Amino acid sequence: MFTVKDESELALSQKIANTLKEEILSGKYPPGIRIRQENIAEQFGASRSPVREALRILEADGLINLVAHTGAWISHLSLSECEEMYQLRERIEPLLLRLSIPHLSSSLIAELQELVTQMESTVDVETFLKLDRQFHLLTYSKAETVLVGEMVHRLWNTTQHYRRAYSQMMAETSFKPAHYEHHLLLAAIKKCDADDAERILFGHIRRTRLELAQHPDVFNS
Amino acid sequence: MFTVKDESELALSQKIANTLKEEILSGKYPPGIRIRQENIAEQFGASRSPVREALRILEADGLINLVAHTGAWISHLSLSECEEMYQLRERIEPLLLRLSIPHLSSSLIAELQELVTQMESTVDVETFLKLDRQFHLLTYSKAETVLVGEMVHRLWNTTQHYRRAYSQMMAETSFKPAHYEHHLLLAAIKKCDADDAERILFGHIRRTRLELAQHPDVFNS
DNA sequence: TAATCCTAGATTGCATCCAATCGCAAGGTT
DNA sequence: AACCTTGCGATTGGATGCAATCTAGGATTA
Repeated sequence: MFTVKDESELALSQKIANTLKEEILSGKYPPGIRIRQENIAEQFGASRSPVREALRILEADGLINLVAHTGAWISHLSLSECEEMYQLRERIEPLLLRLSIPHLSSSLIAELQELVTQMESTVDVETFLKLDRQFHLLTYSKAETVLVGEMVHRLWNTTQHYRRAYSQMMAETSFKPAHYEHHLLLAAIKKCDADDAERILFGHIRRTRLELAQHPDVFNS
Repeated sequence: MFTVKDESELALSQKIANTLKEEILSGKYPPGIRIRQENIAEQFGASRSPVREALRILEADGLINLVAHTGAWISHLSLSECEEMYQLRERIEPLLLRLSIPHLSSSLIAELQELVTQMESTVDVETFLKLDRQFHLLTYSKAETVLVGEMVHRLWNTTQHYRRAYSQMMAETSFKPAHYEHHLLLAAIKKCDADDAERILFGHIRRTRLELAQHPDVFNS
C-alpha cells in the first residue's frame, strides 16, 4: 500500500516551515524584510522552539538568511546571485528533462499542449506565471529521480520572486519568444528527442537570464 | 578590510553542526547508524536545544535523515541516488570550472601540477582521496560565485563515503585513467581552454559514475 | 510455532524560563 | 559638527522540565 505522509502527523516545526514557505513564495513576505520569531510563534499559537527549527529548514531551502544573535531576513538575491541560479538551472533542468522524457505518456503530453495554448491566451501576469511553472514542472514530472527533482524545485523556489518581476517586465513588451520556445520544446518532447529538448530548454533559460541581466533595476527594491 | 567570521562568534548550534559534519565525513559515523540527541549534547557539554538545530542544518546538507518522533540517521545513498549525485556533478562542476579558469594564477597552476605529481606517487588510498579533493576544489577556487561553489561542496560532501569506497576498490586495479584525465585537465587549464576542460571533467566524473555502477556491492553494507 | 497485543523504558517534541547579545538612541568628547 | 562611548530595551540563544510518541521485549492467543 502507498501511504502519503499525512500533514497532521508531521512535527509542528515542519508544518510551520511548510506554511511559511507558501507565504513567502506567494509574496506575502517580500525579499529583504525581517522575520521575528515571536510574531511567527504567535501566528501559529506555538512557542518559539518549533519556530526556530522551522527557520532552520527555510534557511536550508534558501528562502531566508539567519544571522546569529541578530535575526532572520527573507533572502533577496543580488543580480549576480540570480545569474548564478539561472546558470545552475541551465545545466540541471535539461538533465531532469532528459530523465523524464522517455516516461511521458500521451495524455500528459496533451496536458502540456493545453497549457501552452492557455499561456498564449492569457494576459494576466500572475496566471502566466502559474501556468509556466505548471508546464515546466510537468515536463519534469516523470523523471525517476529524488535528488535532482528536489534540487530543481529548490531552484524554482528561490528564483520565484525574480521570475515574477521578469514576467511583469516582459508583459509590457512581449512574451513571444517564450511562447515560440514552448512550442519548440513541446515538439521535441513529442518526438522523444532528448538532445533537441535539452538544447531548447537550455536556450530558454539562458535567454531569460540575459534579459534579466539587462534590467538590473529589478534588484534594487 | 576582509574579516573572516571567527569560529568563536558563531552560534553554538553552528559549531556543533560543523564539528559533527567533519566527524561524519571522516567516517567516524558510518552511513546508516543512528544518532541520539542526548549523546551529542553530552559530547559537547551542551543541552539538546542547540543539538536539535545542528541536526536540522546537517539534514539540509544531506548528511543525515530526520524522522519525526523517531530519530536521526546518517544518510546512506542507494546506488541510484549516488548515480543522481554524480549526474549532477557532471553538469555543475564543469560550469564552476569554466567560471574559475580565467582567474587561475600561474602559481596556483604550479600547485595543481604538484598535486597531480603527488597523486601519481602515492599508494595510500586515504592520501590519494585527500589530494584528489584538494586538486579539484583548487581548480574551482577562483570562481567568483557563492551559490554554485556551495552546491559543489555539498555534492562532494554527500558523496564522500562513496568516493572512498570507489578509491579502495580501484586501488586493487589501477588509478591510471584518473591520472591521465588529471594530466589532460591540467593541460586544458594551462591553455585557458574552458571548453576542453569542461569536456574532460565531464568525462572524468562520468567514468567514475559508470565504474561505481558496476560495483553495486559497495551499497549493501 | 508464529502472529498479535500490550506495557515499560527510552527518545523525541514542545513550552517556559533565564542568559547572552545586539541595535539604537542619548549623552559626552574632541 | 562629527565621532565615539555607554546603557537600556528588544530579540535571539540555550537549559530545563514535562508531555507525546515510538521501539523493544515479553506475555497471550490462535
